[in-house]
Amino acid sequence: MAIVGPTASGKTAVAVDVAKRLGADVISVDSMQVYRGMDVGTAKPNLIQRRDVVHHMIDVADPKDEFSVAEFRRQARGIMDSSEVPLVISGGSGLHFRALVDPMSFAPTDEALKSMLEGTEKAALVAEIVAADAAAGNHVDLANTRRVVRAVEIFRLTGETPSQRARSAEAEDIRRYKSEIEFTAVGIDPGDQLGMRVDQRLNEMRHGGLIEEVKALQARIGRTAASAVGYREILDHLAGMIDVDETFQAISRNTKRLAKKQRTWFQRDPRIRWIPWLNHSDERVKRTLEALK
RNA sequence: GGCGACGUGGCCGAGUGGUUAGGCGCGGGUCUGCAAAACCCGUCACACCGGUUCGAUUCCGGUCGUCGCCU
Repeated sequence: MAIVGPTASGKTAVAVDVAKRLGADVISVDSMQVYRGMDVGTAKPNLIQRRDVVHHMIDVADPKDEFSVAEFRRQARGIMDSSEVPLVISGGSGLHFRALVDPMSFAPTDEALKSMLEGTEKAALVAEIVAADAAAGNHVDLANTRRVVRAVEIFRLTGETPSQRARSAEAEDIRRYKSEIEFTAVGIDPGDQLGMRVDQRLNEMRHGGLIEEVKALQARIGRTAASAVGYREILDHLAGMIDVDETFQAISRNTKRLAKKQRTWFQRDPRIRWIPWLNHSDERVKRTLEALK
């Protein structure tokens, strides 16, 4: 079963309670909680929660490394396939969630090729992919450099064009949200409580050592980890670019925006049953369990 | 009180006598290896009142307001 939802929706606490009642472990689907040392800012489950319930896919990578979705899928599926106990999937990263439950087999990658392509003019890349596949634009956002780079990378590595890939049975299953594994899922929707909860939690983070945490990470934080909300703003602050108040205003704004994007991602997934955010944790857990049946 | 400058959409900020700068924010969306990323779409303003003009956000006069200098 799975519990998803935007950041600050309270899903972490619910997942822990649900897992406890079920004798399950939690497997996190969160793109940033995988990094060690990023605790306060990513709102990881606390020590008590992690003592009570085993959490997987948290603290599995060093912040200076790039932990890709493909790697995430490999590891998470490995855990899922070998687990002796039931697992509660919990998190807010839409792509990571789908990478775990859906038939997403990622095409290969090549660091050298990729960085070479990143240094190539976009127009040339677009020309290359369109020459190989006139309908490429139907499947790849030609305005999005990253997507174009990736499409060309896959094409050079495998010879497969975007159209060919889109025609695969697997791609069709993904479009239809046909899961690879069985599960029920609930989404927790904080509704108009979101802004308030974000600011409340951010205030706790601020007094809980967020700045110190980023400071400690500063020298050994990689590209992906450094782009996490809360971290990038404080890194700017530490670089002397903005003052503290502006920093936290920016974090508040960006967190709310992140929550909205997360909601957009999960919203169209027909497998998710939404329940409203509830004030009382007991009630929340009860409702969640009911919805998961 | 006098002189001068200015008054543009939630904010910042260009500009023009007649085809709606742009950025931020905000709203919506896309999503198969950086995904808390990247990208796409939307958001049509010119302080107020008169005047000139075929036509004024743009020119003229006045009103109000802001800022600066002077007294």
